[in-house]
Amino acid sequence: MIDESIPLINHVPSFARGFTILLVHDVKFSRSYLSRILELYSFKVTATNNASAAASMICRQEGMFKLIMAKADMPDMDILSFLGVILEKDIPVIFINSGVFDDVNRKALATGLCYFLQEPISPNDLKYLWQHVYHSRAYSTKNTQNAGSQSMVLHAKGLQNTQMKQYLPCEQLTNTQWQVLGAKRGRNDGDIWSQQKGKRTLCDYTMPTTQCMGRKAYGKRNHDDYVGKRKQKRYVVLEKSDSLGPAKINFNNPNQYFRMFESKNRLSVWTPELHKKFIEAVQELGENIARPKQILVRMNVGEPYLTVRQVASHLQKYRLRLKCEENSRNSNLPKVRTSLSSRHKANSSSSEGSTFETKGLPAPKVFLNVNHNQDQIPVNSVGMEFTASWDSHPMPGASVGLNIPGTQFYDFVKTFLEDSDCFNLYKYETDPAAVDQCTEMLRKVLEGRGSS
DNA sequence: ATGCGAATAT
DNA sequence: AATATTCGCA
Repeated sequence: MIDESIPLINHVPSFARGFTILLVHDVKFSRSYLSRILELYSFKVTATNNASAAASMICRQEGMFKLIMAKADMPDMDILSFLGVILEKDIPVIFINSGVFDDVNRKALATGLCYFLQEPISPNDLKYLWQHVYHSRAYSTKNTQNAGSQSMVLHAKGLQNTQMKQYLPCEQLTNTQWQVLGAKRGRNDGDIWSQQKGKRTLCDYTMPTTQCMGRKAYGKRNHDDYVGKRKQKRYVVLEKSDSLGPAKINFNNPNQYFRMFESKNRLSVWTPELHKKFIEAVQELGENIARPKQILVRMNVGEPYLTVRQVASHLQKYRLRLKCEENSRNSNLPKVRTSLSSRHKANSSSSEGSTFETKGLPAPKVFLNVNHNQDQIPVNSVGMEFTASWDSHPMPGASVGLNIPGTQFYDFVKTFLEDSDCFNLYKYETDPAAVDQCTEMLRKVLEGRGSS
């Protein structure tokens, strides 16, 4: 498929060659990598890492792009808003999904107006991409007042009103509104592709009878666990390394590309820095009375990056570790002595009443590498490991066989990486700043015209 | 990471 | 009293 003797371009009928494609992806490598493949198919690629910028380009430059490929999970705008904008222009869209296929994606797909492609993407996956330029929609027969018919389409497919209001004609959006659109996003549910892992296809998936909905009928309590609105998918920055996040990834090894997708749960949140802050916060507050919410506040890390829930979970493991250590020190006393279940007692008096004989309490199945192996696994004083997931081993499932040296796909990636020109050259890379400038100008113009 | 029940807060 | 949040456990 990547055989030089059969150039990729040969898969594209002559009339479809040279089509323009807008590529929106926040990971530099993917942007570069996909651009390269698309170019080999003869397409002209404009790439950007900024969904809002992309949206404004789409609005401004009618007919500029024949096709849009956009990462589904962009940090600065949610997929439904993005889709709404594109629908205005009747351009075929293919979303690139790199994580779990979640509910929001499902909704987007259910509109029947876009397709999905699962990363990692092989050159072969794009062989028939050109067919999408045939795409044309019922309401694209111009005369229909498209705002109306479009709403009907979306509505019929079950999009909610709260989302509907985001589907403004883009001309009406001010810059600030663009920002607002960034609000995201629902939950992750099962991966519909999990059963046939490794098969990445243009998805012809039909709406499932959502089991996920069945669950939450119970109490009406606005429980922390299912306030979808507030839950935000963590966005892991791969490209820049700041005080928190992981160091930047060097793509000097093709495996890196596959590793980006190997685990559903992306990179580990608990970097050493974060864990350190966590520990400090806990100790300031008092080992036994520290509560997740307060810890999070003390840590001084913005919500989007770390949720109370995550802190709570971390705290739980942390305490479990402590318990284990203590148990192993005085190995004949299996008595448990952590923060007791009743929080209000914690500061007032010691919990007398019943000193629980652990009714079966955790025979610590957690490995306790206090004395040995300490040099193999990074541990802190409490023994919590914070190995980042990309350091870990071969990938299970996800795209079996693709990451094997000797495979065409693998070789392609390898070649691609070795060719620094490929990787560093973005012939049509959009400068987000420039686009933002345009957007700003546009906004001023619109404001001037609209208000008076 | 989350579903769930219990303790707390408003 | 009723509902919303926060927590801890599994």
